[in-house]
Amino acid sequence: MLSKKTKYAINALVYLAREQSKAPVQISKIAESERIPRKFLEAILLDLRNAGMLSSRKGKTGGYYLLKSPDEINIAEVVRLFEGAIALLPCVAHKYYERCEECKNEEVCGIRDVFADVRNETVNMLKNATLSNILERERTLENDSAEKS
Amino acid sequence: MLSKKTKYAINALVYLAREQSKAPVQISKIAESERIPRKFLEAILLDLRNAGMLSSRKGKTGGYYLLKSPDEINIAEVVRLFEGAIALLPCVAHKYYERCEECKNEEVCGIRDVFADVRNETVNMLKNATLSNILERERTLENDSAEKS
DNA sequence: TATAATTCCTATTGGATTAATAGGAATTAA
DNA sequence: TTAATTCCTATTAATCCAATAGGAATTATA
Repeated sequence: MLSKKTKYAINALVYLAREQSKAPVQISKIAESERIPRKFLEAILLDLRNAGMLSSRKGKTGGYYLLKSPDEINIAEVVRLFEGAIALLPCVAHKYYERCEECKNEEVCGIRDVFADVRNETVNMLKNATLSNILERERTLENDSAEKS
Repeated sequence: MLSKKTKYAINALVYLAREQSKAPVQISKIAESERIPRKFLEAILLDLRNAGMLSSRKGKTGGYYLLKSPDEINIAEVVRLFEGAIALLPCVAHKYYERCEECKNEEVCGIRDVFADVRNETVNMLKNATLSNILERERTLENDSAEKS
């Protein structure tokens, strides 16, 4: 399961992508709209800023805005930032690789082989899930549900 | 990431599948071979037994053995038993479904749509990963590494 | 029947992580 | 100068993780 922090981060990013405004959006506006505890969101946005996805303006009329374009920010990056590895086992992670201490021979481990496949597939899907892609999905879902009624 | 408990459980199950012996295997033998803390493994095997994957014999010459056949036990079951949902968001879990409290409209959520795809693909792969399949993968990996040298 | 070896069961523990909250410093527009 | 904002550090309560402790119950066998 993703932590709330990660979920909140994704929601905040999608919100900013949806806004499309050049003007910075205030933390409290995002917090209210996305139902995220204000102070918690503050810390999350700071992390996203330090990671180069967002930028901010301080002081009165300050706030946050996307630094990269919505098709350059993907969910894989965001998950890695807050959760660490995407892989389910450390021995199949790329960026956060670590040997399993209890493992006898990594090269011929069938368990590792399974979770390597899972990792590759997941990373692929999450890399394709850019903010633009998510907005597109939303539009499709909205059309589908409109048709149905 | 999977917890150590889940990893240990999978290792113990694969070990028992590899053994193929009808006679029960003692906890301490599995613990030693798979490098799992003995007492911790005890609790894990109990859980696997209560879940119907293993059975045990008590007393002297007691131990654990597979109750189901190795192609009837898959990793999806094991992960669900120890981790709960396989899904990365509660709102796309099947067995452990829960609404995301902060979500405004689940039906048209693009984020949910992404993680539903990830869940489906992961569950598929983990269901296909039976103990038999894992042993088969091991054999393939061993052949590959033998050829190379 | 006594004994040794095993599983079964409950409780406890230290440490890490999660999800927040608190308070105030720094910055900036008006 | 003031009001509104972001920035930054510290703290907290609750939960979960990984493991350990101790002994009861069970069973083969000498």
